[in-house]
Amino acid sequence: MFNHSLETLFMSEAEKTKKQFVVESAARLFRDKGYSATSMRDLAQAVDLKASSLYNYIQSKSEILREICFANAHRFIESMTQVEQLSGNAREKIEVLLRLHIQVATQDVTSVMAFNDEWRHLEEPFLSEFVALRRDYENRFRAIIEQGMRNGEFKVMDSSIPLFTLFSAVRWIHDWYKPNRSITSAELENEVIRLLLEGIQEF
Amino acid sequence: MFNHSLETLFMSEAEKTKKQFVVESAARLFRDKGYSATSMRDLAQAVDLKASSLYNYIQSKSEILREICFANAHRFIESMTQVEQLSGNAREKIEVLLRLHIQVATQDVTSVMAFNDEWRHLEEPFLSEFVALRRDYENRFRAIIEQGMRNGEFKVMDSSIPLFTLFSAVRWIHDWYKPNRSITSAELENEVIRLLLEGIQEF
DNA sequence: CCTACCGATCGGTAGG
DNA sequence: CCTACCGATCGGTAGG
Repeated sequence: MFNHSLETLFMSEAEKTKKQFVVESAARLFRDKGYSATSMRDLAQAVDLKASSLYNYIQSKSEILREICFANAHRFIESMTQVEQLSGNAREKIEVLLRLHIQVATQDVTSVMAFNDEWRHLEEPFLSEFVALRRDYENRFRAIIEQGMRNGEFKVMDSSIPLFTLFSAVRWIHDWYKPNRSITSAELENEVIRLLLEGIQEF
Repeated sequence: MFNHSLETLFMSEAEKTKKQFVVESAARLFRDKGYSATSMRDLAQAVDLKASSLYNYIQSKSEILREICFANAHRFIESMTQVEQLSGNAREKIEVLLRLHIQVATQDVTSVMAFNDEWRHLEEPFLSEFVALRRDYENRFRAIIEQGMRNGEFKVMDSSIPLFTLFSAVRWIHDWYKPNRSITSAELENEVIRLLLEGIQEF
């Protein structure tokens, strides 16, 4: 299991804050250029340090990616656990999960990057561990979809299709959304949900 | 404007075939590991050559990416030109375009990779040129959506939402689809189209 | 937190 | 199509 690296336990509050700053700056670079194309010199420049000084806060480039990926995997899985306990029907559960995906995309650069794009650069054994967490999340999402199909709430089809279509359908938001857009994040959320649940067609 | 590099004009048919093999192998590696994480030594190994020998077929790593990206941009734009000349309504045009996106995702590794993920590693001035082509395609797709909204065919909303949601919604297919899956590519196409046009909800 | 520096690997070339 | 090799850059360390 993943847990916070040992040395984090021995860091002062100020050092933890600085570490967070380094990790978040890295996330932004990984999103913009990709993990492999981001050098430690790029990151150092972004946080106004020399490359060697980064290693006072982090152990390695791969550790940064690892922390981002697993923090987000755990966040999504915790949300899933809460959603599973809701009393609502499948449609309501899917709506809550989609709203979570959209909110996180508009608010946190690390989330979509970690969950969609850069996790493949994790090294073993972390890659396998991450893939297992991701698969767990997918399977639980799929179970809700299949429940909705049996209920007659959802159209019946191969469950992989709505599963991956819904996941992917919100992927553009984290690239596109900026807080100064004419649309608020709440409006965006409502319209994307409506589009996915009811389709683009007007009846 | 992009055109085939000069030396391609002086290559024999066999050399062109080999070049195509190199480029397609590169596309597969770029899709699997990303452009930056793919070394010319990786590519050489994939085509059973030494790294230096690759340069008999291609000029540089960046040239490979450039050819893949622009070949696909032009293909999508040509299809758009054909679709615009159809007599159908907006819904039919969008359906044709979505079917194109899905078909290409199940049949050609280069397409989605180029159009979604790795084009950002293009160098100037090609990056700007590619972005302009992509924007042209988006704008023409958007025009069809807006026509459909005015017609009453589509739900009325900020046109960026259906535009990018539809683009993204088919992105998972090229990672997921393998010809030996239980679902045929035609079935997949029909179900994805139905989901996006009519929504996941059963009425 | 920096200067100085390491071995490894990168894309690519010379010459045959 | 290969061997041999180049300068640049990579992630990271030693020592202060």
